[in-house]
Amino acid sequence: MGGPARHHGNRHGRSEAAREAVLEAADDLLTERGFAGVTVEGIAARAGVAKQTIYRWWPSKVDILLEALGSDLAQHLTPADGGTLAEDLRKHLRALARFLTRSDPGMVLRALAGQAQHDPELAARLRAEQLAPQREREAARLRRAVESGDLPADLDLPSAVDQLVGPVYYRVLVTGEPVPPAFTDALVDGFLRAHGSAANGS
Amino acid sequence: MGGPARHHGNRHGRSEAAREAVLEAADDLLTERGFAGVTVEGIAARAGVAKQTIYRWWPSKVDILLEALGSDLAQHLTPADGGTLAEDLRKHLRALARFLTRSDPGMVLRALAGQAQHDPELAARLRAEQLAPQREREAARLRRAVESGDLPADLDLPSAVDQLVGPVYYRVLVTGEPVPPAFTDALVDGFLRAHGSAANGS
Amino acid sequence: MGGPARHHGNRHGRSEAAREAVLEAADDLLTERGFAGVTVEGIAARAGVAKQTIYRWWPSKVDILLEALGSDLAQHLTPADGGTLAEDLRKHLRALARFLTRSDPGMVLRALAGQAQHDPELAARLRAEQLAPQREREAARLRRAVESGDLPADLDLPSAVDQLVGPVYYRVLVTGEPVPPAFTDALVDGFLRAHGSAANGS
Amino acid sequence: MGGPARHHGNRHGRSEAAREAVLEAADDLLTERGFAGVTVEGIAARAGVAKQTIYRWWPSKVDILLEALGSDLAQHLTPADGGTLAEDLRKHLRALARFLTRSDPGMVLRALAGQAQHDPELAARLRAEQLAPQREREAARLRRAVESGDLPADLDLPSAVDQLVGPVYYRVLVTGEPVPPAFTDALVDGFLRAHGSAANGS
DNA sequence: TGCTAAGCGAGACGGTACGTCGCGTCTTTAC
DNA sequence: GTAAAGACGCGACGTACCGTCTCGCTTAGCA
Repeated sequence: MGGPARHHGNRHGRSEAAREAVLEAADDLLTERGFAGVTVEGIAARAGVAKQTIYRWWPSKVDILLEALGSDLAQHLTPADGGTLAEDLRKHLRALARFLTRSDPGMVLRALAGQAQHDPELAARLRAEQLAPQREREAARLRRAVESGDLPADLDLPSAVDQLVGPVYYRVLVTGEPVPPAFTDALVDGFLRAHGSAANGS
Repeated sequence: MGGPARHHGNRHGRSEAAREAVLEAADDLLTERGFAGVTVEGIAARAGVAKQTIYRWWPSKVDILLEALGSDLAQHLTPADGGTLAEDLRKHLRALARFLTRSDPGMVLRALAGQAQHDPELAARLRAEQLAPQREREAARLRRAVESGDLPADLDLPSAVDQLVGPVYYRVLVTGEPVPPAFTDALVDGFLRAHGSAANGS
Repeated sequence: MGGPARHHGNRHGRSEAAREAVLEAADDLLTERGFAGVTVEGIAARAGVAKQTIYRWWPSKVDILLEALGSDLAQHLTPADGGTLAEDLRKHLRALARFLTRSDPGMVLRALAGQAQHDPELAARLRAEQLAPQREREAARLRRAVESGDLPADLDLPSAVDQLVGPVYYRVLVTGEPVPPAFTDALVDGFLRAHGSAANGS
Repeated sequence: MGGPARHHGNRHGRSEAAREAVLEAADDLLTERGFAGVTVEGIAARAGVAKQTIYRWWPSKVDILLEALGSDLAQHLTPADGGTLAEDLRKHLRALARFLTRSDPGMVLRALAGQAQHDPELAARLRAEQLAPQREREAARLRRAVESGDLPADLDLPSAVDQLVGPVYYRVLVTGEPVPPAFTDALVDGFLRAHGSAANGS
């Protein structure tokens, strides 16, 4: 009563309740049992949903995780634009490190990035839907710095983004070492020393 | 035919022929069908080996791939020490990019790095056996530069390595973009500009 | 076009068009793909009818087939009463054999008889609606023969019917052998020799 | 311990324990829940056997039931040859009626005969493996009667068998009526009156 | 010069999850 | 108030691999 009303599937299309239960179940299973513990049968059982309902809407379990990721990156990882360039970049890399190493959606992203090494199609979707927009958000902050003269006009934005975030992803995905603020701050400092104006606050 | 001759079991220990056939079959399956196509049954069938023989010597299929990787990293990715720091670093990053994106062992490494996101135990082994030694090889070249005065004495070597190779791994594992020499060269230039001596040849 | 006109639901009661389409679709599917090919979904799709419409009017797919059978038995298998007893019985058993082995409704009856072995409720309905009336039609002809003195007064009619038609059903349902006129004629001859008057035409 | 020794599958071939457990489980499920309750999953669960083990050795569940039937017909339904023809036939038809209506293997046979109406391949196998040999056993008794002069030399044996057993199967499979000794005895009497010698003892 | 014991190819076993099919129920919109 | 449409929870299907096991063969080293 009131609202879109609960239903069990009809000609309007899919059940929103089922959709949300699936996404949440997938997320829960990933955090509780890891990627290998995410099975379509397990999701169906935990979500109280029929397997066929899952297959009707998602081609595979990674598509579920992709959808579960949703707009988490945009929400958590849009660089601030309120302070000096150095301040904003330090804040962003700290947030990125925290997101990747500690948050639930960060765990989803890591699992998908891992699976993408085995699955080129997933890799393409992951990049198109999540990573490219995220890189554009990061590039945008640098672009403004270029416009304001804080960074040189001939800066190659994509490469600049890679120099900043690359080492963070590398530590998280490859070496597994912690990514403390000191590390990310030093990254920003080095970046600004290499390209930046002298005036790098701090 | 010369050599230890093929045999079907004896009391002298394991069959070297079987071991090699397994490693090669695993490698072949990975390049031909991708990680999902690497199954113990498939390896056994292609190698002409019994499943039990595989389980006798390797706990899982990723252990096979780890062993197949062998010393490929040390062979292909030991930084040169024959030129200027800039020259050696540029050469190394180019080699790293080529190894990761084009070589067969690079494909194995990427698959293992992907699987490591789902399997902490594999992650630990991969780091201990392959990645840590590799990072040490890279740190060694920088250490010599510190000793020769080309880099500042207070340089944090692990962080420095991350700044150099991190963006390369990031492109390969995450964004999937190509890693041309221009990119790696610019990486070296930025690194030297941030930390380096004035003498960064070229 | 003339007639009650096709409609998609109204308040005038059920759609005769839908009913007929369902019966015909079920019959077609049975003859084309066999009993396993008769599914509610398949009937609905072929009849251009919603599944719910089927479930509204028939409890299960066997009820559809039962209704499809309709009065086919009465039409095809009412024993004649125009000749001598021997003539009428021979004609009837020949017609029975032909109906069971060659006709479409005969195929439906065989499928239902088969399914009835797994489904006591169907068995009961099949007997009540189709088989008992059919046996009564056959008994009726014998009863007249008793009344006319062609058969002994103490004849047990049900058993007599079984002796005549039992071997025919047995061949059709169990042994699968052909049921030629010679077989049914011999059946009648034996029956009349066992119970009958001497005067058995031929 | 002595005997063929328990094993879990090896190069000798299949596990006899698994085979027997499957046959028994199928039989139990049929008697307890009916044919629809006989599922491969259910058999596997009850037998403590993997589904794949079932599919490895039996193409379908009806093959399991066919094998479960085994030599039950030969054991229970071989006509006696110790008395007069009339005595032996009466005894046999009574046994047949009891077997079909009351015994477990009789239930299996009825289920298979029912399913055979939907499955021509099963029908062929059922006839070849069970029904034809059974008919031959019955024909054999009649053949001896012919040889001893109790039945006419020109008797068509298959037809004679059909006249005797056909009505019994018909009652069991089609009308569902009981098949009391009075019915089968009358059947024998009629048969002997139609074809037989005067000497129909009892 | 056999005996013996380890490694081997072979493959059946109990399991888990896969992706598909059909069931019978439901909810909605159109007529 | 019936009809078409179709999503839903459910159960079973038949398949692919998993990791374990038992077996008989092969082959060296020891008695």
